[in-house]
Order: sequence, then C-alpha cells, then structure tokens
Amino acid sequence: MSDFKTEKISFKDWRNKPSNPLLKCLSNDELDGLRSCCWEKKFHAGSKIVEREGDDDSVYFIIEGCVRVLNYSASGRAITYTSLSEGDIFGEIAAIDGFPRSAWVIAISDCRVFLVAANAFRRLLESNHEFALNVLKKLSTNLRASNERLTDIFALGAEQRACIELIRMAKPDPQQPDFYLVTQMPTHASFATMIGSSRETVSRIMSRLKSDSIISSTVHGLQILDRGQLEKRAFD
Amino acid sequence: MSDFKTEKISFKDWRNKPSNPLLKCLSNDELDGLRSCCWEKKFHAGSKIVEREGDDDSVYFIIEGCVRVLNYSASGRAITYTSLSEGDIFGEIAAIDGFPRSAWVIAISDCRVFLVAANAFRRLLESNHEFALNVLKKLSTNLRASNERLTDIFALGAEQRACIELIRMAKPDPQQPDFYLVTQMPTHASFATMIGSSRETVSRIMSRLKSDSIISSTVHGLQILDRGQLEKRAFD
DNA sequence: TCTCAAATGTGACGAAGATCACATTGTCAT
DNA sequence: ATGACAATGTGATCTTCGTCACATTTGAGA
Repeated sequence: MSDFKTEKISFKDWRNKPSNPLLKCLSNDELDGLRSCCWEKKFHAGSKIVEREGDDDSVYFIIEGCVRVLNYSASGRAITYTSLSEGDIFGEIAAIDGFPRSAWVIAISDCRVFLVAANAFRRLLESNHEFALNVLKKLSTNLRASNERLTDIFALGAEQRACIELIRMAKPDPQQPDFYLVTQMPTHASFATMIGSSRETVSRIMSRLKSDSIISSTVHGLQILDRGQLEKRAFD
Repeated sequence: MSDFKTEKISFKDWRNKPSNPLLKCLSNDELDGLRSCCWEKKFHAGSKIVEREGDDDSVYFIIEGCVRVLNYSASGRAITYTSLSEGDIFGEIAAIDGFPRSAWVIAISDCRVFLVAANAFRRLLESNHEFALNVLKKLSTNLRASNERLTDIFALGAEQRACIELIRMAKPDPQQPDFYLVTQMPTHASFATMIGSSRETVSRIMSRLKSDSIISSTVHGLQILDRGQLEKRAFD
C-alpha cells in the first residue's frame, strides 16, 4: 500500500475551514493550548481507528477522509451507526462519560485525523461555553437521528429504508442541476449494514429501482433519474 | 378522574434529593434564579405531556411519577424509546437545539413535573460547567442506549430482546434476596412497544417463559425464578 | 356481586426478508 | 491480456413474526 498525500494545514486554517462548525468558536489561545495535547494520525482505507470496548479515550477530529462508525452483533453482522467525514468528530462520548468505547470506527478512505486527549477536550468544554453548546447540539442531533432510525426500522420495509438512505446521500448533480447524484455509493454489502438489511436484499432493491428507471449507475456514481418516484417509494 | 395527592417540596429539598443527580451542582443563587422561570405542572396517568412536532421548548424535571417517551409510526404502531421517573429530565433536546420535539411523552402514572423555560436552561448550561457536563453525560448515556438498542433489533430475535428487557427491569426481591422481581410490569401491549414487537408475540413469549418455570406472576409483580435460564435465553 | 371493558391466550395464515447456493460481472495488479 | 478476487444478480427455501380472529380471563367500578 502506498503512502497517501496530505497537505499540511495550520491549526488556524483548520479552525477556520467552513466544513468545521464545531471549532469556529475557539480563541487563538485555546487553539494554542490544544497544540500541546493534540497530535495527528493517518489511517489507510479499511484500517481500524477505534475499537469497541477499547479504553483509549481521545476525541478524533477528521481533517480529511471519511470513516464509518459501526458495531458487530454476536452473529457477526455489522450495523453501521453513521458515516462521518471532514469536519466531523467522533469518540466524544467516551471522552465525556469515561466509559469504554461503544462502537468501532473504520476508515473508509485514507484519513487524516487530529486526536485530542480526553481531559483537554473536557477542559475545553468547561472553559468555552459556546464550544460546550456546540457539542451538546451535536449529541442532540445524533440522538434524534438514532431514534429516528429506530422508528424507521420498526415501521418501514427494506425498500423504503433503502430509498430514504439514497435520498439522504444524494446531492444535486453539478453538471445537470435537475438530477441528483450519489457520488460515493458504497458496496451493496456496506449499504446493507447502513439500512439494516442483507446484501442480497439490497441487490434486489437496486435492480428493481434500475429497471424502473428511477436510478442508474454512471461513472460519476449513482444517478437519481426520478426523485419524485424515489420519494414516493420512500414515504408512501 | 380524582385529583391526586402531592406533597409540596421546596426547591432546596428538590435539589438535594438523592434521586436527582443532575441538580446537585446548582448553587443556591442558581436555584433562586430558576424559581422565576420555572413552574409546576401535574399530569394524570395516560395524559399527553409533550407532543411530537410541538414547538414548546421547555425542559421537564420529574418530581414524581413516571412517563414514557415514544413515537408512532405512520401505520400507528408505537415505539417506546425510554421510560423515565423521579429525578429524570426530558425535553432537553429541543431546548438545546431549538428544533421541534422529536417524540411524544405520555404520563404512565400521575405525575408532577417542573418546567424550566428553554432559555433559562441554556443559561444554566452556560453558567455552570458541572451542570453542562452532567447534561452532556446524560445525552451520552442516552445515545449509547439508543445505539445499543439498534444493534439488538438487528441482531436479536423477539424472545431474546424480551428476556434482555426483563433482566433490565428486574430488581432484587427485598423479601427473597435470591429472586428478582419486576415490580412495575407493563401490559403486554406496552412491553411490545419497548422491545419492538407485537402484543401477541409478547404474550406467546411470556407463556413460554412461565411454562418453563423461568418467570411467574405474583401479587408483587413478575417474579424471576431462574435468572440463569433467563440470561441464557437473552444472550445465547 | 355483577358487568363491562381491558388485558391476555392461542390458532391459522401470509408476507417480508434472511440465508444458501451459484452464476455472472467488474476491476485491478502483473 | 489474464488471472484472481471482490462485487453483484438471482432463484429456491425456510424462519420469524406480524396480523386477523376469536376465546378466555382479569380487574375495577357501580
């Protein structure tokens, strides 16, 4: 495996990135304080970043790349909680409550992250109200999403969940503004872990959506031809 | 419906209740500050306290009684997220992020609650680090529980989930320390919404557990006769 | 004690989807 | 190009559970 390229960025550039809402509120002093208890790490695609039950308790800030937060059932099936990318953080829960990690985190693509020691993170929470409120908001958002997901699983069938997930992942196509595009469509197996289904079921659903001209695969990713129909299947 | 009895308690008594970990860290001044933007409300068993999509944004502190936090699917099926009782709070998410309520809250028993206006709650978060950290811990706990639940639903069958829930609800029997007891066993229908199943399935599972002498109903509640077997069925 | 509604027990049936078993198609390094 | 391995497509089963239907039991008022 070859080493991957990264551009060095300064802490200030990092804070000021528009994709980084959590850190905007940090003062220069606080940023300097972080420097001493914060270090950079790189992970290759597919490698393990955080291990469930592990007792490391740093908080991870994603500088570049994307990761998947997931868990395995006793029978070996994976369940993806969420996917995160540049500007997101993870590992904050163990840092806040001090318990072992509740999930695995795997690098999807090559990643660059900053690790912040748990007590530095907690110090920041105490010294900067806005930062604490940002973290509170993030946890609230996650909790809403998690509960929403729970409801979906009880209430909806696999096809509906798949369509909802596709809608979530789709962004307007920069080329053709009428269409939507899922640029980083995962494999069917991964997608299955995201909607709580099996690889085969996902495969069948995608086939159906394609034959009904609702989606189609292109070199740029998965194209959504008929968003209306997709929504219909998602929310009927 | 007859009015229910409540004993008046002072704010200080309230804060100092051992069942009330969140508030311990409030100073007398902060407590006084709360008084002006906080009021008491009573709810009868079965009545609605919070309505999904509602835009009231107060935080509720349970003084006495217990409530159920839940949601309904489009098809009308209920999904219980959690049950809360004295000392717990709810409604904090909407107060933190300002979005509409994400769930319903129903009084299970007659309840007495204190409502705190959202901005008073946020002010408290900003002025008292320990309080903010307590709330962060609470959200972390909730998030862990929610994700754990998600995993269980994908991985486990209805009987396993039922057994796990029974184990969670059981407390040592004060009379017979060898046995465990579920003192407030809900109806099968409610229990079904807690484990994500149907009333009939719960009924069948309970029948099986009874005929296998793992549980038995007594006047004091549901008695667990063979905890070992119950755990076996839960975690095999 | 009687009554009625709520809670529970249980059989029959069907639908959704997991699993197994292959065939087929991509894709990437050499 | 050519393996080799990963990803995908698809049919055939098999299990689990939800749903419907109805009988039975329980419990709280009047």
